[in-house]
Amino acid sequence: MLDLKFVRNNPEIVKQALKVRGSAINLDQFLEQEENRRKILVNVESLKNNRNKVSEEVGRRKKSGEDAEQLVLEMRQANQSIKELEQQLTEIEQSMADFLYDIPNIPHFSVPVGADETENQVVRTWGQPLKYGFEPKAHWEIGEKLDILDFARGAKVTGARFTFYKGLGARLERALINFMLDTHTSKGYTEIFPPFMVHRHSMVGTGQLPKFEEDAFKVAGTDYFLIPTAEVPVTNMYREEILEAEQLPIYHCAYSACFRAEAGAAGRDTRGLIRQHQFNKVELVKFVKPEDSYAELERLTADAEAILQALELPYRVMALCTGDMGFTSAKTYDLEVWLPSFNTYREISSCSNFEDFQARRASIKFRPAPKAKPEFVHTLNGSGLAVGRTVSAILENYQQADGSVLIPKVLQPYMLGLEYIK
RNA sequence: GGAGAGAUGGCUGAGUGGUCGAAAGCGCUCGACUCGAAAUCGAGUGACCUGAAAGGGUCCCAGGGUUCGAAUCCCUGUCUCUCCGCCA
Repeated sequence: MLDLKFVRNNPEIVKQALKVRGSAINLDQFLEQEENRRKILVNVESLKNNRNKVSEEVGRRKKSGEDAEQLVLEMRQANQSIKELEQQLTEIEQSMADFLYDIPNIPHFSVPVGADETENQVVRTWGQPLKYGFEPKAHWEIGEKLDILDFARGAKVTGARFTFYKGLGARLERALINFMLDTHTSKGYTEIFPPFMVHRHSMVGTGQLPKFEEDAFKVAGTDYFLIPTAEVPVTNMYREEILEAEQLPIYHCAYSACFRAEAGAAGRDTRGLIRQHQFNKVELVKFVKPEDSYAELERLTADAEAILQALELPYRVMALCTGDMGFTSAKTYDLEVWLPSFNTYREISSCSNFEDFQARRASIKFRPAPKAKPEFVHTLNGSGLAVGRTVSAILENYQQADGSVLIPKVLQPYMLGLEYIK
């Protein structure tokens, strides 16, 4: 959410931001409402001021036995006007809030301007795709052949986009989660194990709601949502809090299952682990001072990259362009891992600086100095990494001619010391 | 799931219709005293909105209601605690 005052004072900046994002939102109507709101507010407040004074006078007179009937009658009248104006105010504020919640974040000046993912920019590449002396298989073929992934039974038991991991497959998933958490905690991230369901306010806080409700799974008969990412519970841990400056920066990492309805993705990535309704992810979340957030974004991205490097998986870093960036983000780097069967790079992590966009929605503040006025923190997060996609990448990149899969060195201690899955 | 109790400022906790954004204590900040510290004494110490400012408005879990006036009365919800039941 943008700051109302900022929008009011900088309409041109906001309009430009909407334009480069390809948003059709019209700001002018909103600005008129804001004018109107303030007029009514001033009016209501002066009426209330009067009421407060008169009420005091009534109290005084009653105490001293004087007659106050006339004043009481006057106030009864005045209350009618107050009620009507407040009614108007509530309506305008509701409408403005709805609007404000739907305005995307303003892209950082360093974000490349572009219409869609074809205009994202390659920032750097790491590693070389291997040359195979055979036709590389897709991870779902490898996984089924090794009897470590069972897509058919996942579909039978639950439905499309649900999968059973089995034997060393299940072990590999768990090994990756542990390896990632161990790596991140050794670098100063505090491990969090969050709730996998959150209420509506938390979803609004991080920006999944109200605009994208069709992407989420809602638990019937409750107001709970299955989390689409640990970002939601972990960022909301500090909602409606004022942190002390010395508490910052806060670095958290969290494993969670993630649940996504994938509305609008029908027919895309229907095979394999790439696009599931439920998948595992280790998430990195940071709460930092505003002046540090862009340096922190670089470091967070590097921390996510470190996992890919340790696993020796070729990847590249993309700076998302204005048209492809998420609603809440001011700047995003995607990490894309090489997938031989796709003969291309696919997203495996997304690292973003939200500046104060989420902090404002969730009201997460800090006090820059003792007694100073609280300010919003900046929040960041990134996948470190999406586990299912990492399994896909390992199966494909480490596949051998005989159908077995070499286990990356750093994972072998987590995999009973085995060298191969066969 | 059943029964009961409760929710007030950073914390403890008073306040049951009027000048209460809210006593007192603790904590914290600043000052005095001190070579320095402790102790002591003094002053200060919430958030949000509006306004150029002065000022004004709102907030005592949340949302409604009663009233000229609500932290205080009424209704609904949420959460916490205790006991019982059930369960991993």
